[in-house]
Amino acid sequence: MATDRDSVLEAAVGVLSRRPTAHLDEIARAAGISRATLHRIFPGREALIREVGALGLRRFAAALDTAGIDEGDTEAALRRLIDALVPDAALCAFLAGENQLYDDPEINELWEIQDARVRALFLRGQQQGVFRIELSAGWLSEAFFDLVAGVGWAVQDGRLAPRDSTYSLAELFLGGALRRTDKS
Amino acid sequence: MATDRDSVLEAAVGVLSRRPTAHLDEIARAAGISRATLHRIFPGREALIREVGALGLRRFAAALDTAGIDEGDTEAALRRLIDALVPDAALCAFLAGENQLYDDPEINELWEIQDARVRALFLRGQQQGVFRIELSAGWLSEAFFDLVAGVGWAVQDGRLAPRDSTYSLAELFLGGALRRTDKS
DNA sequence: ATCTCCTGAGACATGGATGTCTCAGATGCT
DNA sequence: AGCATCTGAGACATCCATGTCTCAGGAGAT
Repeated sequence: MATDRDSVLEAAVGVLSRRPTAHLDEIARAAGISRATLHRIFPGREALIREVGALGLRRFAAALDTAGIDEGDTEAALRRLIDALVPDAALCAFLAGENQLYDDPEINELWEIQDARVRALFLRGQQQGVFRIELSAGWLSEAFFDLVAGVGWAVQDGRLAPRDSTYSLAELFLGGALRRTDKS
Repeated sequence: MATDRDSVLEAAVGVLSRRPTAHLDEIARAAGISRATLHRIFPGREALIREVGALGLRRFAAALDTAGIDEGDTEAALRRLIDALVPDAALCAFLAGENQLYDDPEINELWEIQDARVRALFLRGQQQGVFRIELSAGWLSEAFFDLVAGVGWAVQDGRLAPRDSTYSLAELFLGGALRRTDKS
């Protein structure tokens, strides 16, 4: 059952995004299963971590797909991306914190692909005159992801209301990334 | 010699901010000392981590002091804070990533104090009409710290030029945090 | 009801990082 | 030179998470 695996992975994210060194015991309990069953599903800790990372990247890629970031106005595209990404902010927080993941060449390559897509979005926006050109597309991409991860942490710790998260993220980031049009 | 301890801590930050689970061996080598000497300076891993955290918070507090965040125009104050904080961005990145630190009540209290100071700065700025009031001071503080940490990571990994870091951070964050004055 | 499959609980074994110790060599001071 | 101090290298002991195994009990199917 793929659902089973994924539900365990979801629970693992909830624990690992806060405490990356959490014991398998803790993760198993959070998933509502025993350590033995956890071992039956995933060969070991390393495999579990990698699977969580892979899930995060799949969701990230899916968000880029559903947002249709290559189409139309780039500001609207970024807003769609935020909408699609915020529900998985915790997963992004995990990806941001677990630098060790990127030792795996497969994971690393997947990440590079997605990151390049985001950079391309910002570059396109800069060419459209929508995003500021004084800030490099690489930095915009980096900062955007940092803020998404920040939303994930803040929501998990109860410092930010989930309902506010999309708005807060969009307003703050777009305010800094959009060119001043002086039209309002 | 306090310098000695601090130089070891600096080296530890360089390693730990990237890989929080780095072995003591690795940290000792990065500091140019042996594992034995590392143990002579710090009783154990836990103590080392806590000292690094304490150093980070001291630097953070010092940056708030030298920036004089309670005086004058809040935008200028925030710019001064960025200037003072960016050199220690790696330390902030460590503080952001090592959630486990906040299990220590002493560390946690120190953090709360500094965070409250930053929140107060944003609140004052909102009352002055400088910062946007649609975004809560708590979120502004959170996002600000996330971006500082992001700068730390990006610079360490060579994705952002140190010379650009202050400008990139200030422009992006202030763009999103400042009220639109429509005067330029 | 019987059989099968799966799970949870617990008991180990294992491995690796950590913590402690010793000792030889280097440095620095008198 | 002689002495004290500090350091690095290595050899252990220890601890703890991980990994593996067994076994009893429950769920579901026939």
